[in-house]
Amino acid sequence: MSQPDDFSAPKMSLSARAMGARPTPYLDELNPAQRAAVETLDGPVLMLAGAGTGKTKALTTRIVHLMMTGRAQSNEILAVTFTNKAAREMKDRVGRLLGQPAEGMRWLGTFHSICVKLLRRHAELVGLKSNFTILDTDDQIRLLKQLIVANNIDEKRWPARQLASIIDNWKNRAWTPAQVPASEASYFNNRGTELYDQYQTRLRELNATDFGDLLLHVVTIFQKHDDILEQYRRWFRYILVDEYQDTNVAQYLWLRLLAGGHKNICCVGDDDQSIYGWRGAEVGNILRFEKDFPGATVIRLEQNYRSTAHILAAASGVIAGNEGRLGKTLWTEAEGGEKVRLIGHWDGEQEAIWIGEEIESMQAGTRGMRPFGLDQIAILVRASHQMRAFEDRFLTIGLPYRVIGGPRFYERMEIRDAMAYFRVVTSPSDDLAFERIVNTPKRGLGDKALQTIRTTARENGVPLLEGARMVVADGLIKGKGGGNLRQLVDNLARWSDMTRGPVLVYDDLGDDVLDDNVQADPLPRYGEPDVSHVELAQIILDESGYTGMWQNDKTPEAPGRLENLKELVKALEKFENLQGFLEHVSLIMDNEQSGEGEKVSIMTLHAAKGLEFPAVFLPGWEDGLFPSQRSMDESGLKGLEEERRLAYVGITRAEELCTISFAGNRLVFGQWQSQMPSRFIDELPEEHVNIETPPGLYGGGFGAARPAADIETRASEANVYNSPGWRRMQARAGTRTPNQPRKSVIELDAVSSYAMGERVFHQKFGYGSVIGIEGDKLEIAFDKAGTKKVVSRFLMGADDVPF
DNA sequence: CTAACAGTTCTTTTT
DNA sequence: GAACTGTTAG
Repeated sequence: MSQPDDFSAPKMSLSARAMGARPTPYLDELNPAQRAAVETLDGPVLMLAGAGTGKTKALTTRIVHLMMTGRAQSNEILAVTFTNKAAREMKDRVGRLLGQPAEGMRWLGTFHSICVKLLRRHAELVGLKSNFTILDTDDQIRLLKQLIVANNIDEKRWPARQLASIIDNWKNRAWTPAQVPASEASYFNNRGTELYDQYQTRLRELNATDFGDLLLHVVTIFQKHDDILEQYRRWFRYILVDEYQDTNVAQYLWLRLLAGGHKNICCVGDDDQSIYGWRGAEVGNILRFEKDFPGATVIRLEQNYRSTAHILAAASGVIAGNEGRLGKTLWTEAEGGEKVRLIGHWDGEQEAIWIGEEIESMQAGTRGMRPFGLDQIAILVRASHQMRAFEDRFLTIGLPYRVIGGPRFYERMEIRDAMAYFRVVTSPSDDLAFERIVNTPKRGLGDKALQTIRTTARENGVPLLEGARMVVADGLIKGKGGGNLRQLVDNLARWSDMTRGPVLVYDDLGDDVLDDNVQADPLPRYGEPDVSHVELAQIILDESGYTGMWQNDKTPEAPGRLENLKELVKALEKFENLQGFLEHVSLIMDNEQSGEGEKVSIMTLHAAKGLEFPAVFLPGWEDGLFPSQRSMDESGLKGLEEERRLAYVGITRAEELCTISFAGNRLVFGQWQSQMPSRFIDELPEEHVNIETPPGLYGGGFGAARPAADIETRASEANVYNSPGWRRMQARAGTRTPNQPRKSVIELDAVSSYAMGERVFHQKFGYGSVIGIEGDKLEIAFDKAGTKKVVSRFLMGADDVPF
C-alpha cells in the first residue's frame, strides 16, 4: 500500500507522519471527487454534494483520514450536524471505518448540543448559572404570553406565537436586544424590541435559555472574549459542517469565529436542497462560501448512486427553473428503469384510494415491475394535514403504515406534565414547570389561587413554589384548595429531599489544553440517594395523583397515555439521575420509531430529506398546496424557489419508482376546493414522464378554476369517467380481496351515509333524491336524468358538491 | 371551580 | 374539520 504524496505536509510531526503511514484502504472505496474531498485537508473546502452522491461517506471518511494521518485527535475535530439522527449516523459510520466505536469524538453533534456544552462552561459570562434549563417552544410561548399580559397588550390582537417567531428570527440573525436594528422597531406594534429585552431578562431570572439562545449566547461570548475564542480556535483544529445550506446567520457567525484562525473548515451542502429558509436558514451562506473563505477549494460530488436516470432527469428538469444556483449536473451509471409516473385524480380521497390500491399491487409486482416491500415505499406530502387522507384509507383497507415525524413523544401532554413534576423537584425555582403542575391533576386551584401565589411570590422576590409555601403558611387560600396546596408543597419538598443536590455535568475538553480561566468549576459530587431516580419518578407520579388522574379518565386515549408514562419511567433507566434525563430530553426531540414490522412510511417532504426509498409517492401536486400558497405570499419568488427545491428533494428520494399525483378537488379547511395542477408538473421533462391519467382529466383538472357553468355542462365534461382508464381505476378501487375487512367497512359506510329523501349529486346524472336503498345500491330520482339505480360510491351529498 | 358548549382560527415545514 | 379559546351554566 503506497502512501499518496500529499500526506507528508511540512508541519506534520514525525509521530504524526508515522501515524500517517498507516494503510488507507478506505480511500479505495471512493470515486475521484469523493477522494478529493477527503484528501484536501487544509484550508477551506466546500463540498457541493448533490442528492445521493455519497456525501456522508465522504464526510466520515474525511474524519477518519484526519485521524489516520495524525492531523488531529478525535476530540480535536468539530463536526456539526443539524439533527441528532445525522450526528448518530456519522458517529456510527466513523466507528465502522475505524473498526472501533468513535467514542473519542466528543465534538460531533448538533449545533445545539455542542452549544449547550460550551455554554455550560461559560454561562456566567452571559448572566446564567451553568445549570440553566432549556425551555422548549411551549414554555417559551407561555412565558411570552405572561409578558404580553403584563404589558397590557391585547393578547388577541398580538398573539404570543407571533412574538415568539419575531424573537426567534432575531436570534437566528444573532441579534441581542441591543443589536436589533432600528429598521425592525415596528414589529409587534412597535413593542417588539422592548418585549424581547424583557423576555431575555426574564429568562435570566429563571436561569433559562430557549433554543435560539444556545447559539446566540455562545456567539456573544466568542465575540466579547477573545481569549476564550482563541482557546477553542486552537482546540478545534478541523471543522466539518453538514448541511451547510441550512445554516442561519447565527450558526454562520459561530462557524466563522471558530474557523477564523486556521481556516480548516469543510462545509458540505447542496444549495438545491435548502428547504429551511422559513426558519432562518440562509442559502446565501453556501452561495457566498468562496467569498467568505478566499482560496476555498470547491469540490462537486455529482455521480449519483441512488436513482435511475429518469428520476434524476425529472428532478434536474424541475430544479433548473431556479435562478442563482451554484449548479451541479447529477449523473448516474445506472440504466433503464421506469419513467416518473404522473397521474391526476378526481379528489383527494380518490388519490388516497388509488395509492392504497397501487401499493397493494406493488407488493405482488405489477406490470412487469419487481415486487416492492412495504418498507421500501414512502408517501411524501407537503403539509402534514395531507396525511390524514392516507391514514384513513390505509386504516380502512388494513394497510400497515407508519407516520414519521408526527407528534413527538416528549411533546405529548402527559409526558410534558410528568417532566414538569420532575423539573419542579430538581429545580424548585422552575416557575413555568410549577405553573404547569400546580393544578394538574385538578386540586381546586384556579386562576384566583394562582394569582394569590404569584402576588406573594413577587412581593417576597421568591420563586412560585416558595411563594406557595408562604401562602400555605399564612393560610391565604382556604377550603379544599388550600389543603391540597399544602399537600402538594409538602410532597414536593419531600421528593426534593429524596434526590441529591444539583448535579452539574461538564464535558471535559481535556485539562491540558485549556487555561484555568476557562476551566469549569469542579464537578459537584453527590451522595447515594435513598431511592433510585427511577423509583422516585414513579413515586412522584403516583403520589401526586397524576397516574390516578389518567386511570380515572374514561376517554379512549387515556390507556395510551398511561402506557407513555410507563415508557417514560423506563426511559429514565438509561440515565444516572433526573437532571441528566431532563437535559437529554430538551435537546433530543426526535422520536425513535419502534420499527415493528413492514410498513409504508408517510412523512412530510421536510422530514424526508436525507432519506431514500425504492418507491416514492408524491401526492398533492396542486398549486396552492404545493407550491404552498402561504410560502409564495410571504416570500414571493424566494418562497417559490424554496418550494421548487422541496420538489427536487422529493423526487430525488426515489431510487426506482417515483409517482407524482394531483387531485382536481380537495377538502381544505373543511371545504371543497377546486385545484389546479402544480406548476411544477409542467416543469417535468416530458420524455422522462409517463402520464397515467385517464384522458381528459389531466391538464384541466375537472372543475378546476373554471367559470361557473351549469351543471349540465359539468356533467357532460364528466364523460371522462366513462373512459377506459378511469373505469379501470374505478374497477380497481372496487375490487377487494376476500380476506380483507375493507369491503364490509365500505358497505357499512355506504349504507349508513345516505337516507331516504336525501339530496345527492352524481357526476354524470346531476342532482337527484334518494327514493330507495338496497345495500350499497341506491335508487335515485334524478332531476334531469330520470330514475336510476346507482352504486352509492358514485354519489355525494348535494351539499358536498365541489362547486 | 369545573365541565360543557359555542365560536373562532387555522395548517406548512422544526433544532 | 379539529383544536383551541372563551363563555356560560351548574
